[in-house]
Amino acid sequence: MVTLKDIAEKAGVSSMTVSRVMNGKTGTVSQQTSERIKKIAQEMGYVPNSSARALASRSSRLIAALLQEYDEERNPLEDSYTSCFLGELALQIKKEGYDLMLHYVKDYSEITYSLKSWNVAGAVFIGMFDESIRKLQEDNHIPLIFTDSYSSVRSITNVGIDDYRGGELAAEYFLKNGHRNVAFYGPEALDNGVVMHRLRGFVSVLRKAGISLPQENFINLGVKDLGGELVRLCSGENPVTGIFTTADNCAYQVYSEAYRKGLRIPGDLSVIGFDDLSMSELVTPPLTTVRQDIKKKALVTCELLMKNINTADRPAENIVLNVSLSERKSVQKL
Amino acid sequence: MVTLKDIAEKAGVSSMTVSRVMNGKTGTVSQQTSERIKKIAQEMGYVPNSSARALASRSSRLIAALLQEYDEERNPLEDSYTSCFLGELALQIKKEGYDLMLHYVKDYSEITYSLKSWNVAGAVFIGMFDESIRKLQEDNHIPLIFTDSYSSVRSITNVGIDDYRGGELAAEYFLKNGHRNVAFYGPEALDNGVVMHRLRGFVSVLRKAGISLPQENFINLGVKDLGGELVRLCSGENPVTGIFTTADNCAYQVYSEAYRKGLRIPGDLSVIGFDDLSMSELVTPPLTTVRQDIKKKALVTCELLMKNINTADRPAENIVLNVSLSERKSVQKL
DNA sequence: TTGTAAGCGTTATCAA
DNA sequence: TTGATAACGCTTACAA
Repeated sequence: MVTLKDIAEKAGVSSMTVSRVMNGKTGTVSQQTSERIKKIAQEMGYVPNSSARALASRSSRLIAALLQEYDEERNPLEDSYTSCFLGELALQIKKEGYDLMLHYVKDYSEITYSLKSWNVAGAVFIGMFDESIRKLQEDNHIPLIFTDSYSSVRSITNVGIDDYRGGELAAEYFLKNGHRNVAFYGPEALDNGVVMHRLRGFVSVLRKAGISLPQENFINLGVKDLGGELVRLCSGENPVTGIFTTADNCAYQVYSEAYRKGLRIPGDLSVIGFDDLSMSELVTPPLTTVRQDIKKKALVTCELLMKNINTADRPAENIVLNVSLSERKSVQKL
Repeated sequence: MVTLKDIAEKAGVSSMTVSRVMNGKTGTVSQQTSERIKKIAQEMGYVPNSSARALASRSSRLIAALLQEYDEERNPLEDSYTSCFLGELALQIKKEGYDLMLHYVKDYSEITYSLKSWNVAGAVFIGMFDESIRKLQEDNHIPLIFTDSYSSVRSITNVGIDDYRGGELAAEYFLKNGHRNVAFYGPEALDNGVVMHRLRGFVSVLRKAGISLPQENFINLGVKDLGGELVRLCSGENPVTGIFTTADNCAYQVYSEAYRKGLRIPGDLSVIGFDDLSMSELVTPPLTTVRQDIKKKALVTCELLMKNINTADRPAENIVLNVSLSERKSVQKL
């Protein structure tokens, strides 16, 4: 391993001088020696030791990305939204010259542990961490950026999207296409801010049009027999004609079950998703869905993170990105 | 920040004693003091400083996952195979008590840099790194696990699958179902061992059955008008009836373009994919595909990594996992 | 069973 | 513009 000292000896200077050069502290070292040292470092294949750096400077160029680990059987990155966001984030963070650590967390204690143990410069939370936010902020005095949080904690730096508006867009589009009896498919909304807001926006527009969403038109994510539920919805004297899902992933399930039951999309059932994952363009029929710009979200997240790392005491900031409707082929005009 | 010294002072012992307790060096510290120290550490919220550890011990409990970064516009984790594998790997690595660092790499120098700078204990390469393997091994004397490599370097630790057999399975299934004129869709095979082996296996079975794959039945991944190509294949006097794609992702594209062109799957064109991503069960019709067990692959990778970390000088080992055919609905019996 | 001392590679601080 | 020195928090090696 090549150290500053090795280079210093070869160059006939002190290791401090080398350190200064390696850190680009221009103006403090003469052009000449600077050039010379750079050349020697290059030749010797010098790689700075980040651990030593972190130890001495009490900070590291390291960002932690924290993902919720539900249970050990479930792979968090199998969710395309999550992996897409993480992938974009990693790209941005690399551009900023930081390294990225990936952490799955199950309970609160793991989070603080991992952040502290590596002296990370900042952290990005992907998924639901609402309950622990207050404590996290108290225990970790580094920039923490949350995403899609609807925590009641007010002083929180968050990047989210206009979920409510997304729900409205879906409902408006259904109405515009003549649908009057629609359904919703997603996880229990009560404990999930994202889902709840999407649902509320959806319902609010319907209500204004004099349409209510009866209990039996909610299908819960955990349902055993999704196909059966779809068939039930689409039959009877007042059949459902459209279903809004809280995520594209859910829409794909609907597609699959509808196919198995012989329900045509959009002929028998129209579908609107949420996210606009790349797969949504590819499914048959292409999915009409509420689009969020995941790439931009990652970019904004990273920008915010860097700002917070570089300037102390920035005020909490909650950024809400726009959504739009990607109109494709999964909704029928009635 | 709570340090060993802080605990030591409170407990009235030296920091070495605390260090021993924190590292579980049982037998070297009396039960009594051990218990007492543990309690104090707990109370004070002690978190070991990994940087200091890494520096002092010249090793870290850190694994690097390296992903190929093709260009800055392309998100490596948008590929479901990659994100799925990474996700499973992260799960396993966490179970082993290691932390995971995610690195995108464009060229060789970045790799060694990131490995050395953090003193990582081992690294997993996801994607094509064939050209740099030799140099990587020379420069980094830590366990390096490659995946899906067909490098000509013989002493390499690799976890892959039987790509050739996968190609055979696809061809056999086509033949069994009466298909005699088939096509292939994927990237240029020449520089990609994985694709090449899948293709070779495919072709070999066809050849044994007296069937050849003419040049015009190869569709290149980068083609501008995939839909047009499909239409071309499926028309004429001797139309293609089945297409084998080198990855499920490619099959999804075929689905999409076929749909746009009014080609029915499997009515007009049968499709066989490769990977068996979770989406393949959900598409319409469900995709018949060569299955690889990504979870197992990640598990084996992690096991191999740990073995290599814990015991020096293990011989190179190339593990080849089985593939199988997931028979679904995208191939028609002729 | 416990402690002392040195050192890991770097940066911060002060002095020259 | 440069250098000496003392940390940073921990582990290794050895001594008691």
